[in-house]
Amino acid sequence: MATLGDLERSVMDVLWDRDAALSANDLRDALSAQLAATTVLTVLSRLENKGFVTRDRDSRPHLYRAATTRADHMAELMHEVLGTAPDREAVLARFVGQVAPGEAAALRRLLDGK
Amino acid sequence: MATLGDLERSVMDVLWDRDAALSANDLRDALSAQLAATTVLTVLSRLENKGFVTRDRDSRPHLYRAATTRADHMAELMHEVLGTAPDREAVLARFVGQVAPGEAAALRRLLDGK
DNA sequence: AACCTCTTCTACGATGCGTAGAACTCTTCA
DNA sequence: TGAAGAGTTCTACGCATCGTAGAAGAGGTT
Repeated sequence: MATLGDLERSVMDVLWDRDAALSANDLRDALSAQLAATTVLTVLSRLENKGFVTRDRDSRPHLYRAATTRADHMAELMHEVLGTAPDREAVLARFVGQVAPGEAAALRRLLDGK
Repeated sequence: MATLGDLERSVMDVLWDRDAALSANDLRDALSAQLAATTVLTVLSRLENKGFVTRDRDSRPHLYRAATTRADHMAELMHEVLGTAPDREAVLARFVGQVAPGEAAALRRLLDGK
């Protein structure tokens, strides 16, 4: 999967947090950094090319929305890491070994509900 | 954590697979690509700076070894992804939802042994 | 028709990485 | 003990990515 730069990630964070279709200007206002409007648009175009956002071109201004939820994206990232390992179970073992107790319980619950 | 480029990853894969201290020349021979010896050394220096390999400067030639196991590294990467999520449990839920049945069983086993 | 807003095109500088030559160091053998 | 060879460090170039944004184009509103 493509990676995200700092600004790209900030934009995605806004889209994920709002979970709504936003215009480039909405996004610029939501970002703490002072950015030119075109900067936001460039980043949004790149994010669209990377498949992270979808754009409604019929609306004026165009409306942008996250293509996936943050949780989906991050879970996918985790699977991507896991997928590159030749010894997946060893990785899972380390992973489980490092989770906090509360999260281990959550994992058990999630596995049971599966 | 720092990221790895393609060649950097190839070098780490050799070090992880062999799990031994190798010289730059050993590594060059192990890599399928035809590389100048200095290329390998440059990459090894960068990997050392990033903390991925340790170097024994007393040996001649210097001997390089992976600083962590691949499983540790990848588990750490997964935790890093998880750590950036504000809704960790949601990410875990998606993650679990996408694991293959066999791996789900492995996860259960690992959690029980914890 | 003119203006304003929004979008697209283009570009520049910084950084990271693959790549490797040039120069330096250290050991070894004549 | 000095020359040769192997190994290492220093430096650098080209390319891709990303933050950044100006210039130019498109389309609606008055």
